[in-house]
Amino acid sequence: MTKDFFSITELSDELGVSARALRFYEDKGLVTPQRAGTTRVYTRRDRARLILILRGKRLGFTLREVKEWLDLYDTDPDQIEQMSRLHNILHRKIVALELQRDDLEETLREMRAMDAQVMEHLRGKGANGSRPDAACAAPRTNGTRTKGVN
Amino acid sequence: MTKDFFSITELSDELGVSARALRFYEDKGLVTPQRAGTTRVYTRRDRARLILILRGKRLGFTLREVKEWLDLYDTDPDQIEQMSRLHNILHRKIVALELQRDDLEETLREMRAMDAQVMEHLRGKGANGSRPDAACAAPRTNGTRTKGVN
DNA sequence: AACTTGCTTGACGTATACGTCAAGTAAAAA
DNA sequence: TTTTTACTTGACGTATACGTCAAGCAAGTT
Repeated sequence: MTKDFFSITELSDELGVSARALRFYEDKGLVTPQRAGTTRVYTRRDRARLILILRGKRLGFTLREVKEWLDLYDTDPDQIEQMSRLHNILHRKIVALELQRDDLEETLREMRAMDAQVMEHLRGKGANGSRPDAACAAPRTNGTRTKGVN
Repeated sequence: MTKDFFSITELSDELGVSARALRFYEDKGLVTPQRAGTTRVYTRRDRARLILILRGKRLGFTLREVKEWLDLYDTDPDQIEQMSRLHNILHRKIVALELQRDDLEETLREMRAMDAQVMEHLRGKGANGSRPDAACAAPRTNGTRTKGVN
């Protein structure tokens, strides 16, 4: 039995963001939960949108940009005129995302190469060479991180 | 004959950012060009760092984060103690980047699937089906875009 | 000498994305 | 009924990443 509706705290807990953030997203028109009286009631569809929003944020997009392509999902499939434009937009977004992916993989290559150099130095001069997670404190002071690698 | 030195405007023109941005990066300690009197003189190394900075930004990292891993490049290779920590840090960054890449490719898959659906609708109902770049105005009002797909 | 060009350093303004109170309401628990 | 719990809407504060003047200097041009 999967739930149909969610409170703001249920979702903020599950998604790892503050309730304030969810209200902010609503303010900006990225989600529009219904109300039971004054209290927000999120559907599974709202939840799905929020997951997309957070992924967009992790990829470095602004909320405005995320909203733009969330709106694409809601385009009426019977408006042929709009669908042609939608295809253009999608095509351009895809190209841009592919460029970003290439950026990312180039960076990954460089990091790995650098790591290899480091390992070589360690092997040459002595001391421990493997177990990258050992003896690593990992402070985690900031509880509300979205992005960032330390 | 490749140039050895660059003025701030040469670099800002080449890299597509404002001179103000380059001064800002210096303020934040991401680059430290030398001076001829008061005037900034950028070396090829400074230029290389700036390229890394801009790539980091495109990937959605903050300047602080970019600075952190730029500083890694400057770690003294003879400090074995530091090198072991460096290996840890690199390892974690690599893992995080791989996660981000997975996010990105998931998004790409969804966009392509959506585009396929759109194409199907277009084929079913009539009108033109290919040539995604045709009849597309592409305003380009904002000259200083870094990120964003329209 | 006067002027333009290119650069400099502040100082202030702005958009984004929330965090952090403050004050109030509505429903459930004691 | 009183209290607690969960939620609500402002209002204000904050960090990031610059843009935008303003005012000034230094060197080359007319």
